[in-house]
Amino acid sequence: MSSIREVARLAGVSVATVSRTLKKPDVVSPKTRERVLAAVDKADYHPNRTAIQFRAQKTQSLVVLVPTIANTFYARVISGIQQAAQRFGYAVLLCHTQGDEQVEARYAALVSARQADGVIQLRAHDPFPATATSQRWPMVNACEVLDDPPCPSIRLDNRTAAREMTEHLIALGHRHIAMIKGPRRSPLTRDRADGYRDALARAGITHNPSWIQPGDFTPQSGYAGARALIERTDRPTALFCESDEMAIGALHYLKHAGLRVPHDISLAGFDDIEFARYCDPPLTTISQPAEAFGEAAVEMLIATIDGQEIDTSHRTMPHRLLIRASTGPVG
Amino acid sequence: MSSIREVARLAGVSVATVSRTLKKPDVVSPKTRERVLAAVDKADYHPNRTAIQFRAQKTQSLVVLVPTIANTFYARVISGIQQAAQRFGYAVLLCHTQGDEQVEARYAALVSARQADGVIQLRAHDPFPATATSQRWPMVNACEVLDDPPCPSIRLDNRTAAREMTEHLIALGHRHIAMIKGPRRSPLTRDRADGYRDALARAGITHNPSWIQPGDFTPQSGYAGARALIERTDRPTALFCESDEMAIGALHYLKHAGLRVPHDISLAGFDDIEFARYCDPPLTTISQPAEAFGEAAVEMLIATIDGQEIDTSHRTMPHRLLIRASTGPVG
DNA sequence: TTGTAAGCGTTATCAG
DNA sequence: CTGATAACGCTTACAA
Repeated sequence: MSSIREVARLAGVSVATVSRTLKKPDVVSPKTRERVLAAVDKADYHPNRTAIQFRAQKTQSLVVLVPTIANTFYARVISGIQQAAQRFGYAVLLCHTQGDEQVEARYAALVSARQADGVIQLRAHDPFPATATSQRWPMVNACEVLDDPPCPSIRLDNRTAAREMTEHLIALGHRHIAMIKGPRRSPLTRDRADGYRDALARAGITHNPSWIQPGDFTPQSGYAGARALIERTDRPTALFCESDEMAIGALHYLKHAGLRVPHDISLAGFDDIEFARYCDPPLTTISQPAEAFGEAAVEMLIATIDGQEIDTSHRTMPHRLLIRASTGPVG
Repeated sequence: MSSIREVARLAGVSVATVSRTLKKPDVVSPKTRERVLAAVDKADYHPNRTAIQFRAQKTQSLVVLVPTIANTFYARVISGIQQAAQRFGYAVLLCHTQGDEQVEARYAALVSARQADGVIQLRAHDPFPATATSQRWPMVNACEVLDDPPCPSIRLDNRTAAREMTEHLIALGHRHIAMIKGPRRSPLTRDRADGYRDALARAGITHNPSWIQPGDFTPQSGYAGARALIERTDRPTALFCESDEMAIGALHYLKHAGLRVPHDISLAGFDDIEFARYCDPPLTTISQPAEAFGEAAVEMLIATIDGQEIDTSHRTMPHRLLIRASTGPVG
């Protein structure tokens, strides 16, 4: 708990000298340096970071707004954020918002209150109030991205990815392809649904809107969506879920209903979470570079904070169609 | 970016009055209050939290040391921490340490540097240097707990839980029960192995040490452990994994090897992660109140920070044996 | 009810 | 090379 004063007193120098010894050791004489360092040790001195931040008007910390940490995809993104932040000497304030706009606003306010230097928002919503007076704070939007974000963004080409997956199913002979979507208002979900429709249109397949089930990315909603689709008389031969978690829930229902995957019905997911390959059968899915999302977000945010120019202020990360055993030829 | 001074200037009052208006509005006259509030609005004033923290010598934030966020069990614990912290008005600094002691020490130092008021350590290791001079900082140890922690702790009765699971298998007629353990040096892993041996001993079953496989809680290690056990000539009839993630990996191998669960071999996990019930067959496991772990940790830490007395400085959370379909009578 | 001013710990500036 | 001092933004005695 000793402050720089205590060290100065012990070393018989001024506080300025102590500060200098610690920041630019080469500017003080070796003799002084030695005495100061000894005093630092003796006093068990740890510079007060709050004071340093206050003085520097800079906190070296970032706020991360994450809708659910319990989703393993976000867990990977956060892991990437952590790693990169660490590399740049930034701390990460993790804020679990459950997608609640009030909560997001409250946490984003940590930046306006200068407890953090910037925000990474992982959802398609601007957490700052839209008043004309308020200035823009450093922010990056990643993963679920606004259509026209007021800041740099990092996204996937969701439309193309979903189209590729649907084309994969069509190539297997499927004509009756259902989809379990994410939340209605999400641009990401809309893009994936668009890609699905693109593929159908290109193949000349009439799109049946009642084969799109809403979901919320949880296994439970996948289970419920699959049930709703299977209980119909015009049952699809393939099911494309907008997340692996939903696909896992759907798979559970399909087995429950006595259907064999992929023999009776093909199943596809999105994200390539770790458990996707441990499913029975292993899940065909779209892999996303989750950790890279986090790293890119940190890099772009810090560049913004430092006021540097960013050449590509909107980045698109690569995806990959991963064909495993849950999709097969139409039976 | 305007400070309290700017507001004071706009309102034509002193900075003290502005401060008072915001902290204890009832102590200023209605007229002044009105003027100040208008000025706050006009200036788009946000109190500088760094300055407040500096002045108060209190940051209202907590450091959380988590070995891997990618494990869904920890994700739930963190979620509980978040919720509780929010309730108490604390921010959470999430630190992903990968179990690296250097990294842990560096993050724990945020407390000695007074950037945070306390630490929650989710691993069995003291992140503070053991020098005699250094004082103790507020800390709580949860989940994976030291045998003799220098701070309040929250744990599971791992030994009893593992004994109960093993007894469940014995009650099903199993005599050849193997185990896939966690990392060698972890007290938690040792306790679970002890509980397993306790049950065997009580049932008069000779314990075969070569039926204990080491693992590291990942699905990969579960897969490898299961393979090592199944490739033996004296194959076990039941397999108890110290985590669901390992059980999921093991299940994958068992199916790969053509074994039916539980007909040919019973399989049990630990933790009850969300995917446990979506396995095929759904996993028999031990459920832990993960979110409650996090909440309790925050409560105890804040009590420590506030210097309150804590009646039970070591808490044991309840577990529950969850019998699902992956365990069955010996075939 | 309001204003003045000290002080939290650190660093940068300016003299010496 | 070193020391004195102001300043960062805020709160709180204390005085008026």
